[in-house]
Amino acid sequence: MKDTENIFAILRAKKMRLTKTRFAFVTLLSESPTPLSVSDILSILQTKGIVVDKTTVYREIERFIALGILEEVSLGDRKKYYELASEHHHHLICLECNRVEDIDIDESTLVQQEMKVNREKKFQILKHSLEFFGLCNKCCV
Amino acid sequence: MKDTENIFAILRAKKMRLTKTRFAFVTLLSESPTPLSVSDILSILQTKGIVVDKTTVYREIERFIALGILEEVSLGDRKKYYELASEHHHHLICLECNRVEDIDIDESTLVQQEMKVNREKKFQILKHSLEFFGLCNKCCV
DNA sequence: TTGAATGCAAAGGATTTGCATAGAG
DNA sequence: CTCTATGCAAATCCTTTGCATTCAA
Repeated sequence: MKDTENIFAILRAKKMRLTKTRFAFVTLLSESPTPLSVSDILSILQTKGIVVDKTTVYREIERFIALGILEEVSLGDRKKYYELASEHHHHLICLECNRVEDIDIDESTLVQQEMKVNREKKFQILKHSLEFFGLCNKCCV
Repeated sequence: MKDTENIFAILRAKKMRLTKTRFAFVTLLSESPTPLSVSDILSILQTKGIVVDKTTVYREIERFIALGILEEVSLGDRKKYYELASEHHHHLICLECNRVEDIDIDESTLVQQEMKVNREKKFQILKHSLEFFGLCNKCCV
C-alpha cells in the first residue's frame, strides 16, 4: 500500500530530513518480506555497509510508528518486530525454524464479533493481533 | 477447567515436590482473573509474606509450561504474561489503563480458515494468539 | 546557521545461567 | 539420605535516556 515514494512524501510533509540512514531504513523495510527486529535491521544495514547505532534505529522506529508508517508485531519471543503498515494481514510463524510468512484471512466474522463486543461490553476495540503458530512444510515431519 | 486439586494431582504424578512456594504459586495463579507477569507474581507473593527469588519463579513457570498447566500470553509490552491453561479464550486489553479482561469468542470460522491454510499452504497450524486492543468503558471518553 | 538527527556511554528492566545449599519425600 | 527445588550472584539481551556532536535544509 505505502510504497517508498509514498513514505518519502509523508516525511517531506512532516519536514523530516532525508538522511542517508533514513533512506536506507525506508528501503530496507519496504524490501523485507517479513517483520524485522532491531537486531535484524542493524545487521542487514551493516551488510550493506551502512553503520548505524542501535539508538538511532530505536528512535527511527518510534518516529515511524507515531507517523503510522510502521507497525509493531509480537512473534512470541522477547523481541519486538516491525513491518510497514500496509494492508492489514497476519502471520504464520513456524515454531521449528521461526520462519514468518504473511497470511491474508477473511476477517468479516471477526469484525462482526468485535462490533458485538463494542456494543455489549462497552469496550471499544481499536485493533487486534492475530498470529498463527505451527509447523511449516519444511519442518513438518 | 484445571482447578488447584487437578494441578496438585498432576504434580504428584510427576513426583514434583509440594513446597510452600509451589503451593503459593499454584494458588496465586488459580485465583488471578488476569494473566500475570513475573514481576506481578513476585510482588503478590511478597504481599502474602512469601519471599521467593525471581529465578525460582522463572523456573517454576518453565516447568508448568512444559507440563501444559501454564500458558504464555503476549500483551504488547516487553514482558511475558502467564495464565493457567484452561478453556481457550482471548483478551481485551485497554490501551489506556492496561486492564486485561477475558473474552470468549466464536472461533468456528477461524478454525475453518486454519484448516484451509493447513491444506493449501501445507502449514500445520497448532495454535493461534488473538488479542484485542482498545479502550475499556472507564477509559473511553 | 539551526534544529533535527545521530552516536556514544551508561542505565534500566527482563530473562538466563552456574553453582552451592536447603529441604521434601 | 537423595535428589529436587531454591537462592544468590553475575551475565546476557533488549530497550531507554542523557548529552555532546554532526549534518540536512
